[in-house]
Amino acid sequence: MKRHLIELPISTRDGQFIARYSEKGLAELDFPNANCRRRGNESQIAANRDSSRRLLQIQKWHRLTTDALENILAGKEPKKLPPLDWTGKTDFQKSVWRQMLKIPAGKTKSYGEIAQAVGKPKAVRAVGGACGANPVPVLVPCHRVLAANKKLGGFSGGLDWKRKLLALEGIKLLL
DNA sequence: GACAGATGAAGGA
DNA sequence: TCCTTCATCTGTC
Repeated sequence: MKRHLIELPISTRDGQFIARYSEKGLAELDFPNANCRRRGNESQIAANRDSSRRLLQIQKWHRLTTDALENILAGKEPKKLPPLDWTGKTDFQKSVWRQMLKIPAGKTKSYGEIAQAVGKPKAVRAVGGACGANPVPVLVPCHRVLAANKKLGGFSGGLDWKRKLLALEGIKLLL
């Protein structure tokens, strides 16, 4: 069953992000120039087909998303996040993302530390997989998760973005 | 059930 | 140090 997602752009000085909302909250966030990595036929700008009540709700979430994104891109902690829709994701992935949400701006954790925090200290590779499956990068700060010894590791939006986001928060990397 | 993966640790040069 | 190898765990097909 395909979810009906409302797609809205967020213009920032770093480019135009694309946010997609379900009836439960923010479901996906794409980086600028992400080349529509998710097919696109399941999400569409179809605001006129939705009830005005739902539209108002989504506009409210969109303001929260925009504020949070702008704060993060300014190297600050977002004041408030919109509700996140993790429907269809596994418990393990949701646990990992919840742990990432606890990492404050300017701080980092390693994949191993996240694995420990979710009670599976040996599942470090699985944590990497969950990071890659994160549909809401930046807001769920997977860029604050580094490999051991402060090495960069990887990033679904591209390592340039990861470096940039970490630099904004004043985090120094090895290499 | 096999395979891949955004890791981490250990061992050798 | 740097490189290689392997153990480990989870998600996906």
